[in-house]
Amino acid sequence: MRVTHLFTKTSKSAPADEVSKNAQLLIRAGYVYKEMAGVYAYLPLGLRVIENIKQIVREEMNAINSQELIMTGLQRRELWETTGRWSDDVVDIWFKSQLKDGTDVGFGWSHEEPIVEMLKRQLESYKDLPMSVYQFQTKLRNELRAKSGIMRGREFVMKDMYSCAVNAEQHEVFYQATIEAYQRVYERLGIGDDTYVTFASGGAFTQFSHEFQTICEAGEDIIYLHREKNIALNEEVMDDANLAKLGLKREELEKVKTAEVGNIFNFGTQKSEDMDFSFTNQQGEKQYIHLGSYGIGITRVMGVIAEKMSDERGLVWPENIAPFSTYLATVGGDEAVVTAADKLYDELTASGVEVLYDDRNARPGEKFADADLLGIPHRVVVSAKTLEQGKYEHKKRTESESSLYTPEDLKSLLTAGQ
RNA sequence: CGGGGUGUAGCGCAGCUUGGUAGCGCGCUGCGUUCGGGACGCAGAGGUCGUGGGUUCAAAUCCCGCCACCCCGACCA
Repeated sequence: MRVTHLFTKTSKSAPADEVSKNAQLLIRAGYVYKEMAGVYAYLPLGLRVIENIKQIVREEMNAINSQELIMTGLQRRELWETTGRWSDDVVDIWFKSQLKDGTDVGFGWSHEEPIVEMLKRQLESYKDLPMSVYQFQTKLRNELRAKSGIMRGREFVMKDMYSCAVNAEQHEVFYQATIEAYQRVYERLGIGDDTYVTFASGGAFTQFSHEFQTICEAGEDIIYLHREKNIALNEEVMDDANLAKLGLKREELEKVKTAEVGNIFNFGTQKSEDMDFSFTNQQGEKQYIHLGSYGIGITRVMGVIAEKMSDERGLVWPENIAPFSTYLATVGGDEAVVTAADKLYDELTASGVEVLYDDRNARPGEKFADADLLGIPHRVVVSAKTLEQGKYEHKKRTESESSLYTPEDLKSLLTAGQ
Protein backbone atom coordinates (compact mmCIF):
# COMPACT_ATOMS: atom_id res chain seq x y z
CA MET A 1 0.00 0.00 0.00
CA ARG A 2 1.26 3.42 -0.95
CA VAL A 3 0.66 6.22 1.55
CA THR A 4 -0.50 8.42 -1.33
CA HIS A 5 -3.29 5.90 -1.92
CA LEU A 6 -4.28 5.63 1.73
CA PHE A 7 -7.23 7.93 2.27
CA THR A 8 -6.78 8.30 6.01
CA LYS A 9 -4.52 10.98 7.39
CA THR A 10 -2.65 11.33 10.62
CA SER A 11 -3.21 14.18 12.99
CA LYS A 12 -1.03 15.91 15.54
CA SER A 13 -3.89 16.35 17.95
CA ALA A 14 -6.73 14.17 19.13
CA PRO A 15 -10.32 15.33 19.59
CA ALA A 16 -10.63 17.07 22.94
CA ASP A 17 -13.48 14.84 24.09
CA GLU A 18 -11.44 11.65 23.73
CA VAL A 19 -9.68 11.06 26.98
CA SER A 20 -8.67 7.43 26.72
CA LYS A 21 -5.23 6.79 25.32
CA ASN A 22 -6.34 4.03 22.96
CA ALA A 23 -8.95 6.19 21.26
CA GLN A 24 -6.65 9.21 21.07
CA LEU A 25 -3.88 7.27 19.39
CA LEU A 26 -6.13 5.23 17.12
CA ILE A 27 -8.00 8.31 15.95
CA ARG A 28 -4.85 10.39 15.46
CA ALA A 29 -3.28 7.60 13.44
CA GLY A 30 -6.42 7.09 11.36
CA TYR A 31 -7.23 3.55 12.53
CA VAL A 32 -10.71 4.30 13.79
CA TYR A 33 -13.47 6.84 13.34
CA LYS A 34 -15.92 7.66 16.06
CA GLU A 35 -19.52 7.55 14.92
CA MET A 36 -21.03 8.26 18.33
CA ALA A 37 -20.31 7.56 21.97
CA GLY A 38 -19.08 4.00 22.27
CA VAL A 39 -19.47 3.31 18.56
CA TYR A 40 -16.39 3.26 16.37
CA ALA A 41 -15.82 2.47 12.72
CA TYR A 42 -12.65 0.67 11.71
CA LEU A 43 -10.81 2.34 8.84
CA PRO A 44 -8.42 0.47 6.52
CA LEU A 45 -5.49 0.35 8.95
CA GLY A 46 -7.72 -0.51 11.89
CA LEU A 47 -9.49 -3.18 9.91
CA ARG A 48 -6.17 -4.83 9.10
CA VAL A 49 -5.37 -4.99 12.81
CA ILE A 50 -8.80 -6.43 13.58
CA GLU A 51 -8.39 -9.04 10.86
CA ASN A 52 -4.93 -9.98 12.12
CA ILE A 53 -6.27 -10.48 15.64
CA LYS A 54 -9.21 -12.48 14.33
CA GLN A 55 -6.93 -14.68 12.27
CA ILE A 56 -4.85 -15.64 15.29
CA VAL A 57 -7.98 -16.42 17.27
CA ARG A 58 -9.42 -18.33 14.32
CA GLU A 59 -6.35 -20.52 13.97
CA GLU A 60 -6.36 -21.41 17.64
CA MET A 61 -10.09 -22.14 17.78
CA ASN A 62 -9.82 -24.29 14.67
CA ALA A 63 -6.93 -26.11 16.32
CA ILE A 64 -9.24 -27.32 19.10
CA ASN A 65 -11.78 -28.41 16.49
CA SER A 66 -14.27 -25.65 16.88
CA GLN A 67 -16.11 -24.72 13.69
CA GLU A 68 -16.65 -21.17 12.51
CA LEU A 69 -20.06 -19.87 11.54
CA ILE A 70 -21.88 -16.60 11.75
CA MET A 71 -25.26 -16.03 13.37
CA THR A 72 -27.66 -13.19 12.75
CA GLY A 73 -27.85 -9.71 14.21
CA LEU A 74 -31.65 -9.79 14.53
CA GLN A 75 -33.03 -12.18 17.12
CA ARG A 76 -36.43 -13.56 18.06
CA ARG A 77 -38.19 -12.61 21.26
CA GLU A 78 -39.52 -16.13 21.95
CA LEU A 79 -36.06 -17.64 22.14
CA TRP A 80 -35.03 -15.31 24.89
CA GLU A 81 -38.29 -15.78 26.74
CA THR A 82 -37.51 -19.49 27.17
CA THR A 83 -34.69 -18.53 29.50
CA GLY A 84 -36.36 -15.44 30.94
CA ARG A 85 -33.79 -13.14 29.41
CA TRP A 86 -36.02 -11.06 27.12
CA SER A 87 -37.05 -8.95 30.08
CA ASP A 88 -35.36 -5.58 30.46
CA ASP A 89 -35.38 -6.18 34.19
CA VAL A 90 -33.12 -9.19 33.69
CA VAL A 91 -31.00 -7.92 30.79
CA ASP A 92 -30.79 -4.15 30.87
CA ILE A 93 -28.67 -3.64 27.76
CA TRP A 94 -31.11 -4.79 25.09
CA PHE A 95 -31.59 -2.88 21.89
CA LYS A 96 -35.07 -3.86 20.71
CA SER A 97 -37.23 -3.03 17.76
CA GLN A 98 -40.23 -4.35 15.86
CA LEU A 99 -40.93 -5.70 12.42
CA LYS A 100 -43.49 -3.82 10.32
CA ASP A 101 -46.16 -6.25 11.50
CA GLY A 102 -45.41 -5.54 15.12
CA THR A 103 -43.32 -8.63 15.86
CA ASP A 104 -40.70 -7.93 18.51
CA VAL A 105 -37.08 -8.44 17.59
CA GLY A 106 -33.88 -7.88 19.53
CA PHE A 107 -30.43 -6.90 18.34
CA GLY A 108 -27.91 -9.48 19.42
CA TRP A 109 -26.02 -8.56 22.57
CA SER A 110 -25.16 -12.27 22.96
CA HIS A 111 -25.88 -15.30 20.81
CA GLU A 112 -26.25 -18.02 23.40
CA GLU A 113 -29.96 -18.66 22.97
CA PRO A 114 -30.00 -18.42 19.16
CA ILE A 115 -27.00 -20.74 18.91
CA VAL A 116 -28.64 -23.32 21.13
CA GLU A 117 -31.85 -23.10 19.12
CA MET A 118 -29.92 -23.59 15.89
CA LEU A 119 -27.93 -26.51 17.29
CA LYS A 120 -31.11 -28.26 18.44
CA ARG A 121 -31.82 -28.99 14.79
CA GLN A 122 -28.38 -30.48 14.27
CA LEU A 123 -27.46 -32.48 17.37
CA GLU A 124 -29.47 -35.57 18.15
CA SER A 125 -27.18 -38.35 19.22
CA TYR A 126 -24.25 -38.90 21.57
CA LYS A 127 -22.41 -39.67 18.34
CA ASP A 128 -22.68 -35.96 17.44
CA LEU A 129 -20.85 -34.95 20.60
CA PRO A 130 -18.65 -33.35 21.71
CA MET A 131 -18.76 -30.41 19.35
CA SER A 132 -18.10 -26.71 19.35
CA VAL A 133 -18.88 -23.69 17.19
CA TYR A 134 -17.67 -20.11 17.23
CA GLN A 135 -18.16 -16.87 15.39
CA PHE A 136 -16.91 -13.31 15.15
CA GLN A 137 -19.92 -11.11 15.63
CA THR A 138 -20.71 -7.49 16.23
CA LYS A 139 -22.49 -7.31 19.56
CA LEU A 140 -24.88 -4.48 20.27
CA ARG A 141 -25.30 -3.49 23.87
CA ASN A 142 -27.22 -0.51 25.13
CA GLU A 143 -24.69 0.39 27.79
CA LEU A 144 -25.72 3.20 30.09
CA ARG A 145 -22.32 4.72 29.74
CA ALA A 146 -19.69 3.99 27.14
CA LYS A 147 -16.12 4.70 28.08
CA SER A 148 -12.46 3.88 27.65
CA GLY A 149 -12.49 4.34 23.87
CA ILE A 150 -12.84 1.09 22.00
CA MET A 151 -12.47 -0.93 25.20
CA ARG A 152 -16.08 -0.61 26.26
CA GLY A 153 -18.46 0.34 23.51
CA ARG A 154 -22.08 -0.12 22.60
CA GLU A 155 -21.05 -1.93 19.46
CA PHE A 156 -18.03 -4.19 19.40
CA VAL A 157 -16.64 -7.30 17.78
CA MET A 158 -16.50 -10.43 19.89
CA LYS A 159 -15.41 -13.97 19.27
CA ASP A 160 -17.96 -16.12 21.01
CA MET A 161 -17.64 -19.88 21.15
CA TYR A 162 -19.99 -22.54 22.47
CA SER A 163 -19.31 -26.14 23.37
CA CYS A 164 -21.65 -29.08 23.72
CA ALA A 165 -20.83 -32.24 25.62
CA VAL A 166 -22.57 -35.40 26.79
CA ASN A 167 -21.55 -34.91 30.41
CA ALA A 168 -19.44 -32.89 32.80
CA GLU A 169 -16.31 -34.94 32.14
CA GLN A 170 -16.49 -34.46 28.42
CA HIS A 171 -17.22 -30.80 28.93
CA GLU A 172 -14.19 -30.41 31.15
CA VAL A 173 -11.86 -31.73 28.46
CA PHE A 174 -12.90 -29.02 26.05
CA TYR A 175 -12.93 -26.39 28.77
CA GLN A 176 -9.32 -27.13 29.61
CA ALA A 177 -8.35 -27.21 25.93
CA THR A 178 -9.91 -23.78 25.57
CA ILE A 179 -7.91 -22.37 28.47
CA GLU A 180 -4.75 -23.52 26.74
CA ALA A 181 -5.91 -22.23 23.36
CA TYR A 182 -6.66 -18.84 24.90
CA GLN A 183 -3.21 -18.75 26.46
CA ARG A 184 -1.69 -19.38 23.03
CA VAL A 185 -3.86 -16.61 21.59
CA TYR A 186 -2.70 -14.03 24.14
CA GLU A 187 0.87 -15.19 23.73
CA ARG A 188 0.68 -14.67 19.98
CA LEU A 189 -1.00 -11.30 20.47
CA GLY A 190 1.99 -10.18 22.49
CA ILE A 191 0.22 -9.82 25.86
CA GLY A 192 0.80 -13.35 27.15
CA ASP A 193 3.17 -12.29 29.91
CA ASP A 194 0.67 -9.84 31.35
CA THR A 195 -2.44 -11.97 30.99
CA TYR A 196 -3.62 -14.16 33.85
CA VAL A 197 -6.24 -16.82 34.17
CA THR A 198 -8.36 -15.40 36.94
CA PHE A 199 -10.94 -16.99 39.19
CA ALA A 200 -14.17 -15.03 39.04
CA SER A 201 -17.75 -15.48 40.13
CA GLY A 202 -19.09 -18.60 38.52
CA GLY A 203 -22.84 -18.39 38.52
CA ALA A 204 -25.14 -21.25 39.39
CA PHE A 205 -23.22 -24.23 38.08
CA THR A 206 -19.66 -23.93 39.23
CA GLN A 207 -17.73 -22.43 42.06
CA PHE A 208 -15.79 -20.18 39.72
CA SER A 209 -15.67 -19.09 36.15
CA HIS A 210 -12.40 -18.14 34.54
CA GLU A 211 -11.55 -14.76 33.19
CA PHE A 212 -8.47 -13.79 31.25
CA GLN A 213 -7.25 -10.55 32.74
CA THR A 214 -4.50 -8.42 31.25
CA ILE A 215 -2.64 -5.95 33.40
CA CYS A 216 -3.71 -2.57 32.08
CA GLU A 217 -4.08 0.79 33.78
CA ALA A 218 -7.10 1.63 31.64
CA GLY A 219 -8.88 -1.58 32.67
CA GLU A 220 -11.98 -1.76 34.82
CA ASP A 221 -11.18 -4.76 36.97
CA ILE A 222 -9.09 -5.33 40.05
CA ILE A 223 -7.48 -8.70 40.54
CA TYR A 224 -5.30 -10.17 43.25
CA LEU A 225 -2.35 -11.88 41.73
CA HIS A 226 0.11 -14.54 42.83
CA ARG A 227 2.77 -14.29 40.15
CA GLU A 228 4.82 -17.35 41.13
CA LYS A 229 1.84 -19.67 41.34
CA ASN A 230 0.31 -17.95 38.32
CA ILE A 231 -3.05 -17.72 40.07
CA ALA A 232 -5.27 -14.68 40.26
CA LEU A 233 -8.61 -13.85 41.88
CA ASN A 234 -11.03 -11.23 40.79
CA GLU A 235 -11.79 -8.72 43.53
CA GLU A 236 -15.42 -9.87 43.39
CA VAL A 237 -14.55 -13.33 44.77
CA MET A 238 -11.74 -12.24 47.07
CA ASP A 239 -12.62 -13.47 50.55
CA ASP A 240 -11.10 -15.71 53.20
CA ALA A 241 -13.15 -18.75 52.23
CA ASN A 242 -12.05 -18.61 48.60
CA LEU A 243 -8.44 -17.88 49.53
CA ALA A 244 -8.42 -21.01 51.66
CA LYS A 245 -9.99 -23.03 48.87
CA LEU A 246 -7.23 -21.97 46.49
CA GLY A 247 -4.49 -22.35 49.06
CA LEU A 248 -3.48 -18.69 48.99
CA LYS A 249 -2.53 -16.20 51.66
CA ARG A 250 -3.83 -12.66 51.41
CA GLU A 251 -0.42 -11.10 52.10
CA GLU A 252 1.17 -12.96 49.18
CA LEU A 253 -1.11 -11.36 46.66
CA GLU A 254 -0.47 -8.33 44.53
CA LYS A 255 -3.38 -6.01 43.71
CA VAL A 256 -3.36 -4.96 40.05
CA LYS A 257 -5.66 -3.17 37.66
CA THR A 258 -6.64 -5.24 34.66
CA ALA A 259 -8.81 -5.42 31.58
CA GLU A 260 -10.88 -8.52 30.94
CA VAL A 261 -9.83 -9.81 27.52
CA GLY A 262 -11.62 -13.14 27.67
CA ASN A 263 -13.90 -15.26 29.80
CA ILE A 264 -15.16 -18.79 29.87
CA PHE A 265 -18.26 -20.19 31.51
CA ASN A 266 -19.59 -23.60 32.31
CA PHE A 267 -23.38 -23.54 31.93
CA GLY A 268 -23.91 -27.10 33.05
CA THR A 269 -27.28 -28.28 31.77
CA GLN A 270 -29.35 -25.35 32.99
CA LYS A 271 -29.77 -23.62 29.66
CA SER A 272 -30.27 -26.95 27.88
CA GLU A 273 -33.10 -27.75 30.23
CA ASP A 274 -34.66 -24.31 29.74
CA MET A 275 -34.48 -24.70 25.98
CA ASP A 276 -34.98 -28.46 25.78
CA PHE A 277 -31.63 -29.06 24.16
CA SER A 278 -31.00 -32.78 24.45
CA PHE A 279 -29.51 -35.84 22.76
CA THR A 280 -30.16 -39.55 22.83
CA ASN A 281 -27.53 -41.53 24.72
CA GLN A 282 -26.24 -45.04 24.12
CA GLN A 283 -29.11 -46.47 26.13
CA GLY A 284 -31.62 -44.67 23.96
CA GLU A 285 -32.50 -42.23 26.71
CA LYS A 286 -32.95 -38.46 26.45
CA GLN A 287 -30.21 -36.49 28.16
CA TYR A 288 -29.50 -32.78 28.45
CA ILE A 289 -26.41 -31.34 26.85
CA HIS A 290 -23.63 -29.75 28.89
CA LEU A 291 -22.93 -26.30 27.55
CA GLY A 292 -19.96 -24.00 27.73
CA SER A 293 -19.54 -20.42 26.56
CA TYR A 294 -16.24 -18.76 25.74
CA GLY A 295 -15.62 -15.15 24.72
CA ILE A 296 -12.79 -12.95 23.53
CA GLY A 297 -13.45 -9.27 22.93
CA ILE A 298 -11.63 -8.68 19.65
CA THR A 299 -11.94 -4.91 19.58
CA ARG A 300 -11.27 -4.68 23.29
CA VAL A 301 -8.06 -6.65 22.85
CA MET A 302 -7.05 -4.16 20.18
CA GLY A 303 -7.70 -1.34 22.62
CA VAL A 304 -5.75 -3.04 25.39
CA ILE A 305 -2.78 -3.55 23.09
CA ALA A 306 -2.95 0.08 21.96
CA GLU A 307 -2.97 1.15 25.60
CA LYS A 308 -0.11 -1.08 26.66
CA MET A 309 2.08 -0.90 23.60
CA SER A 310 2.56 2.74 22.88
CA ASP A 311 4.94 5.52 23.82
CA GLU A 312 5.08 9.31 23.52
CA ARG A 313 5.49 9.01 19.76
CA GLY A 314 2.53 6.77 19.15
CA LEU A 315 1.49 3.17 18.77
CA VAL A 316 3.90 0.23 18.90
CA TRP A 317 2.17 -2.80 17.40
CA PRO A 318 3.51 -6.29 17.94
CA GLU A 319 4.56 -7.76 14.60
CA ASN A 320 1.78 -10.35 14.62
CA ILE A 321 -1.01 -7.82 14.47
CA ALA A 322 0.54 -4.71 12.94
CA PRO A 323 -1.39 -3.53 9.86
CA PHE A 324 1.88 -3.57 7.93
CA SER A 325 5.19 -5.02 9.01
CA THR A 326 7.33 -2.43 7.28
CA TYR A 327 7.18 1.32 6.70
CA LEU A 328 9.26 2.18 3.65
CA ALA A 329 10.12 5.86 3.32
CA THR A 330 12.04 7.82 0.77
CA VAL A 331 14.10 10.77 1.90
CA GLY A 332 14.70 13.37 -0.77
CA GLY A 333 13.06 13.37 -4.16
CA ASP A 334 16.00 12.36 -6.38
CA GLU A 335 15.00 10.21 -9.28
CA ALA A 336 17.54 7.59 -8.22
CA VAL A 337 15.99 7.42 -4.75
CA VAL A 338 12.45 7.07 -6.08
CA THR A 339 13.50 4.43 -8.60
CA ALA A 340 15.33 2.42 -5.96
CA ALA A 341 12.47 2.70 -3.45
CA ASP A 342 9.87 1.70 -6.04
CA LYS A 343 11.96 -1.34 -6.89
CA LEU A 344 12.47 -2.27 -3.24
CA TYR A 345 8.73 -1.88 -2.61
CA ASP A 346 7.92 -4.23 -5.47
CA GLU A 347 10.50 -6.80 -4.40
CA LEU A 348 9.53 -6.82 -0.75
CA THR A 349 5.85 -7.02 -1.58
CA ALA A 350 6.53 -9.86 -4.00
CA SER A 351 8.31 -11.81 -1.28
CA GLY A 352 5.35 -11.46 1.05
CA VAL A 353 6.41 -8.52 3.20
CA GLU A 354 3.50 -6.22 3.95
CA VAL A 355 4.87 -2.79 3.17
CA LEU A 356 3.36 0.61 3.70
CA TYR A 357 5.31 2.72 1.24
CA ASP A 358 5.56 6.41 2.08
CA ASP A 359 5.94 7.75 -1.44
CA ARG A 360 4.78 11.23 -0.54
CA ASN A 361 6.73 14.29 -1.45
CA ALA A 362 7.06 15.16 2.22
CA ARG A 363 9.88 16.13 4.48
CA PRO A 364 11.69 13.38 6.38
CA GLY A 365 10.52 14.53 9.78
CA GLU A 366 6.92 14.16 8.80
CA LYS A 367 7.48 10.66 7.43
CA PHE A 368 9.36 9.52 10.52
CA ALA A 369 6.72 10.99 12.80
CA ASP A 370 4.00 9.15 10.90
CA ALA A 371 5.92 5.88 10.91
CA ASP A 372 6.18 6.18 14.68
CA LEU A 373 2.58 7.26 15.25
CA LEU A 374 1.26 4.40 13.13
CA GLY A 375 3.43 2.00 15.10
CA ILE A 376 4.72 -0.05 12.19
CA PRO A 377 7.34 -2.50 13.54
CA HIS A 378 10.06 -1.96 10.89
CA ARG A 379 11.13 1.24 9.18
CA VAL A 380 13.23 1.24 6.04
CA VAL A 381 14.67 4.43 4.58
CA VAL A 382 15.99 4.94 1.08
CA SER A 383 17.95 8.14 0.49
CA ALA A 384 20.83 9.44 -1.59
CA LYS A 385 23.04 8.80 1.44
CA THR A 386 22.12 5.14 1.73
CA LEU A 387 22.28 4.58 -2.00
CA GLU A 388 25.87 5.86 -2.11
CA GLN A 389 26.77 2.77 -0.13
CA GLY A 390 24.43 0.53 -2.06
CA LYS A 391 22.43 -0.03 1.13
CA TYR A 392 19.18 0.77 2.88
CA GLU A 393 18.61 1.94 6.40
CA HIS A 394 16.57 -0.14 8.82
CA LYS A 395 15.25 0.61 12.27
CA LYS A 396 12.76 -1.13 14.49
CA ARG A 397 9.96 0.88 16.08
CA THR A 398 11.22 -0.23 19.46
CA GLU A 399 14.82 0.83 18.82
CA SER A 400 16.38 4.25 18.56
CA GLU A 401 19.43 3.40 16.44
CA SER A 402 19.25 2.47 12.79
CA SER A 403 21.63 0.31 10.76
CA LEU A 404 22.49 -0.05 7.10
CA TYR A 405 21.80 -3.27 5.23
CA THR A 406 22.48 -4.56 1.77
CA PRO A 407 19.30 -5.29 -0.19
CA GLU A 408 19.78 -9.03 0.31
CA ASP A 409 20.34 -8.78 4.06
CA LEU A 410 17.41 -6.43 4.44
CA LYS A 411 15.15 -8.79 2.59
CA SER A 412 16.09 -11.75 4.73
CA LEU A 413 15.69 -9.63 7.85
CA LEU A 414 12.17 -8.61 6.89
CA THR A 415 11.07 -12.05 5.75
CA ALA A 416 12.57 -13.79 8.78
CA GLY A 417 9.37 -13.98 10.78
CA GLN A 418 7.20 -15.32 7.99
C1' C B 1 -29.84 6.50 35.92
C1' G B 2 -27.63 10.39 39.91
C1' G B 3 -23.72 14.24 40.07
C1' G B 4 -20.24 17.51 37.41
C1' G B 5 -18.43 19.68 32.88
C1' U B 6 -18.21 21.02 27.57
C1' G B 7 -20.45 22.39 22.58
C1' U B 8 -17.45 28.71 18.11
C1' A B 9 -13.98 26.42 10.55
C1' G B 10 -11.77 19.36 9.47
C1' C B 11 -8.72 19.46 14.54
C1' G B 12 -6.99 22.38 18.95
C1' C B 13 -8.61 26.96 21.11
C1' A B 14 -9.72 32.55 22.21
C1' G B 15 -13.96 35.78 22.21
C1' C B 16 -19.07 35.38 26.51
C1' U B 17 -17.92 38.51 32.73
C1' U B 18 -19.58 44.23 30.51
C1' G B 19 -24.71 42.43 23.88
C1' G B 20 -22.61 46.28 18.71
C1' U B 21 -18.93 43.82 11.48
C1' A B 22 -16.45 36.07 14.26
C1' G B 23 -10.67 35.66 15.47
C1' C B 24 -5.82 32.70 16.32
C1' G B 25 -2.80 28.14 15.60
C1' C B 26 -2.68 23.45 12.98
C1' G B 27 -4.60 21.33 8.68
C1' C B 28 -6.44 22.48 3.44
C1' U B 29 -5.62 25.16 -1.94
C1' G B 30 -2.01 27.90 -5.35
C1' C B 31 3.04 29.75 -6.31
C1' G B 32 8.11 29.89 -4.76
C1' U B 33 12.27 28.55 -1.61
C1' U B 34 13.40 24.17 1.22
C1' C B 35 14.32 18.70 2.21
C1' G B 36 17.53 13.05 7.76
C1' G B 37 12.79 14.08 13.14
C1' G B 38 6.14 17.26 12.02
C1' A B 39 10.28 23.87 7.46
C1' C B 40 9.51 29.02 5.58
C1' G B 41 7.48 33.22 2.59
C1' C B 42 3.45 35.24 -0.22
C1' A B 43 -1.62 34.71 -1.78
C1' G B 44 -6.35 32.14 -0.78
C1' A B 45 -10.70 28.99 0.58
C1' G B 46 -13.45 27.58 4.77
C1' G B 47 -18.04 29.00 10.30
C1' U B 48 -26.66 29.89 9.76
C1' C B 49 -21.13 30.20 16.87
C1' G B 50 -24.98 22.28 18.79
C1' U B 51 -30.41 23.18 18.32
C1' G B 52 -35.39 25.49 19.19
C1' G B 53 -37.64 29.47 21.48
C1' G B 54 -37.47 34.15 24.38
C1' U B 55 -35.55 39.22 25.81
C1' U B 56 -33.53 43.40 22.87
C1' C B 57 -33.00 48.44 17.95
C1' A B 58 -29.16 44.56 18.04
C1' A B 59 -27.48 37.87 20.75
C1' A B 60 -21.60 33.56 19.94
C1' U B 61 -22.41 36.74 24.38
C1' C B 62 -28.36 37.37 28.60
C1' C B 63 -32.85 33.81 29.88
C1' C B 64 -35.63 28.96 29.14
C1' G B 65 -36.20 24.15 26.77
C1' C B 66 -33.98 20.25 23.99
C1' C B 67 -29.88 17.46 21.78
C1' A B 68 -24.93 15.70 21.69
C1' C B 69 -20.24 14.69 23.89
C1' C B 70 -16.77 13.90 28.12
C1' C B 71 -15.65 12.79 33.37
C1' C B 72 -17.06 10.61 38.42
C1' G B 73 -20.55 7.21 40.57
C1' A B 74 -24.07 3.17 40.02
C1' C B 75 -24.45 -0.90 36.39
C1' C B 76 -21.59 -4.56 33.47
C1' A B 77 -25.05 -12.50 34.17
